[in-house]
Amino acid sequence: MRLSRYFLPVLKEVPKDAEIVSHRLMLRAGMIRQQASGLYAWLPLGYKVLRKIQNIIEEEQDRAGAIEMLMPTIQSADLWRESGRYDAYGKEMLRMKDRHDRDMLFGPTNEEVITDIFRASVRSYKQLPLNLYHVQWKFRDEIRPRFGTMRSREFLMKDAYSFDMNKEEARRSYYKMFVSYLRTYHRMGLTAIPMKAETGPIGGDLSHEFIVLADTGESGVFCHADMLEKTIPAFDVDYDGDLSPIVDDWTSLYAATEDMIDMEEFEREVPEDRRVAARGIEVGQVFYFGTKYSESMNATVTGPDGKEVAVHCGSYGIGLTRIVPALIEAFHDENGIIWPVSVAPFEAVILNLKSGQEACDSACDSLYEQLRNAGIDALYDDTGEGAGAKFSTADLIGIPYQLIIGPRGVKSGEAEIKHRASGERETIALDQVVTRLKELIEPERRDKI
RNA sequence: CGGGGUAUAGCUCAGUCUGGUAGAGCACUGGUUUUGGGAACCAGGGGUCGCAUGUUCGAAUCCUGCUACCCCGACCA
Repeated sequence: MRLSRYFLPVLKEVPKDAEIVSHRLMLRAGMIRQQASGLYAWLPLGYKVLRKIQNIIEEEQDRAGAIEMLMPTIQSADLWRESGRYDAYGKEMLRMKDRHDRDMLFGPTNEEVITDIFRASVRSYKQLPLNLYHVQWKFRDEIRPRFGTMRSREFLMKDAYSFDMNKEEARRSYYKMFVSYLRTYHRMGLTAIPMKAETGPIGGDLSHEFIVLADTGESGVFCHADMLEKTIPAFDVDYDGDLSPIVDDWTSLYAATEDMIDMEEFEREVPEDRRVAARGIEVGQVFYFGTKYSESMNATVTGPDGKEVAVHCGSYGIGLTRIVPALIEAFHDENGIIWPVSVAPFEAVILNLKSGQEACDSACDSLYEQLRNAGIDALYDDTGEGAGAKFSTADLIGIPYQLIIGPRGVKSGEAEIKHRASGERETIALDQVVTRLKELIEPERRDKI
């Protein structure tokens, strides 16, 4: 993409209403624009990141056996009356009427809709297990939206729903999502720790929140330091096999949010020098809720014994529009964002330090063409800005590799590659740039880790 | 919803106390000179001062009402 033809409204000055670093940087890097309280437009650069995140989530959900679909944003109130949640949900649900005066709502979540779809089509235990998911916009009328897209009213969420014959089968479905989540965050470069979470009225041990540590996180969290060093299941993990050793390993060490913390237990189980007490951002939650909706909404299947049973369900959410700021909270410095390659809006940026000079232009044009052919997604700063401004913008928007092409280097047939994260630079012959860059970028795509 | 605050150019803000018809920096447009870490100079364009009412010869400024947004708290992917 040529920057001169792109839409990247970067801000030099810090917008006054942005308090936390991710919100400030998202605004300054031209990723989002607020339209109203808790409502954001995703500008091209931000949307590219969102799409990258979505792709990773979809790949990992698919690997774990979940099946993608898409449900509507607007739902009928009738389904919610059936589950009993229409009155229970309160003011957080955005309600509206259609032209026939029917009660409608903007979905804050999709248990009712998916259960309705399930019961209409699934009759036999032979069709189980089933896990259906979608990535769709949700609306929750938060009392106080804040921190940009970290807590917005409209947000993009991946929500998966599993259906099983009984609790033990449901546990297997839960484990699949648990493992899939570990991999999903890992591929984005995030260290997300599963922590015991509230299970609501159902009880049991089957709910975990996935937390990324960050000073600006909204929850206080407590865990064993070794949780930060654990090995992530590999891409070829056998989802049809027994996942309990992995889950047992990941749940054997103490980890809980402030809502669930039992200080005595924490201090008993974790040696003092291994105790981590920090702030964290919740980037996902997995949850088993049994027959809560299947009973109230009559979602049953016929078992092998010919008897009808209500299916056991779980739901599994990842907030995509929250992961973006979570990533920035984790990866930034005083100059701007530092994207991991796997989620970067562009993998490299060509900085033409002297646009308009023929030698520089042709070297950059040629390089840009080569990068495209090599399958590297590059931004090409071909604008007339000064060198300093180009460096600053490149640092701000956080593209992992900067290819610096100036009259000095072009004369001697050389370019400079700057690694945004480390600041390291290497000088390299112009005709070697693409080869070298591929070498650097490909392992960092993390698609087969 | 309770408490606190803000609203003036695309952005960050001054001007409001003490009423006299709107400014700065950055950004933008044209030109000249520049160009390896947010260039310089010259010349320009751009604002019904959040909305509505009232007071006044005259309101960004004073009164009243409203709206939007932000911060702290309770709630949440």
